[in-house]
Amino acid sequence: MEEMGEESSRYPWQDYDLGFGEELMRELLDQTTTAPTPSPAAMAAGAASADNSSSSDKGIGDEEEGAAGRRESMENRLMSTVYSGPTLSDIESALSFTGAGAGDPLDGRSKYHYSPSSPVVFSPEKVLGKMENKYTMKIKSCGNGLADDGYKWRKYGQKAIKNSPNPRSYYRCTNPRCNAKKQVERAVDEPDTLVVTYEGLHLHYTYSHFLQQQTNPPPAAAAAASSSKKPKLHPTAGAITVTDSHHGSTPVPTTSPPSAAVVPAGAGDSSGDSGGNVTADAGFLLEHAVPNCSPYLFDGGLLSDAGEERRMPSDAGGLLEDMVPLMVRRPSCNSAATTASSSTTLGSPPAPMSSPSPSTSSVSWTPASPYIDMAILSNIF
DNA sequence: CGCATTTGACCTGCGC
DNA sequence: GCGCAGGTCAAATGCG
Repeated sequence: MEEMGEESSRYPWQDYDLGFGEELMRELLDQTTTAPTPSPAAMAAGAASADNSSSSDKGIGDEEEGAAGRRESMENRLMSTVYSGPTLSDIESALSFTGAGAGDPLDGRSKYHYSPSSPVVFSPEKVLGKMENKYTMKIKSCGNGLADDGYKWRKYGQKAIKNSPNPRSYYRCTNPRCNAKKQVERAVDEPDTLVVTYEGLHLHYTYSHFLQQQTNPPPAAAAAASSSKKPKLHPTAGAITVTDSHHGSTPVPTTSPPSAAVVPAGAGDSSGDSGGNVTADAGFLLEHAVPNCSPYLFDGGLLSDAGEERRMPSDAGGLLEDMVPLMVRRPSCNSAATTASSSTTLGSPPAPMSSPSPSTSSVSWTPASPYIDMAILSNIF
């Protein structure tokens, strides 16, 4: 198992040295304008639009709104730079499938439209089975050959790969209702570089987030976090409050029993999620994260429809985990530089990178903190 | 004892 | 249809 980063009793950002480089930060600040909070779809395309935003995009309006807008925009841009995983666009697209069309998702792109107010039924075996959402990261190895991405993985296989001296390891998220997977192998040409391919989306926070929540819970999450018990989780350093100003990483229900047709609860008008910061708020998640995932309503218990266990609040280990990671973290090693590329074959525009072919963005972190999070930015700006 | 890892077997998709 | 390669399963094993 991967080991978590160094322990820290402080919030990471307290002494966080943004390793993005002054140049990038200055650029971001310079170019960030009073643009209103982008729509989720716009956020999803943030990576592409990042370079297009300029100070001439919008006139200067209200001073406070401008400051908030600047910050959000900057955060969004930064997130776009850092995060190349599945975005809200991917997720919305995934949710938009009704499963009625068996054809090429791309062909049927226009006819699938998710409306939060109208019931949508999608069949996981049809939809999720078709959903391929992979993104690959190259991570500098930190000696132990492992990289912490905030999730807890269980290795389920290893395979020698042809033309590669290094075996590929297969990991699956330990959350029983999360089908996220990843493959880890060493780069052939760069022995100290790990090539990590993620597949699927998590529907839960990183574990370390909750540990932090429990030690220093924000009001919105305190009650919920107190009921989340995961004693065997890594006592990770300095998880930080999740501040979601990035709507590009909203959860998608990736976990459903194969036979379950997931029927929306009718809850969830996602039209209002264009607001600013969203903390770890179950309400948000209920309304915005899992409109189609009613069998897994986070009402304090987990209900599985396949006769599986129903977990009550006292055993809510999976409760809060059924939320989404809104955190972008660096691997738990020093001077980890990552590059990421993603390919999405959903019936949606390629979200993180809007270019048809996988593009690459890179960012480097400094050793001060194992995490980078929008909350950091919130505290800085 | 429970959980994670290892590893050989099995399954599946694809190219020929 | 066959063989190959990648991906997954599951029993055995190790570890705390």
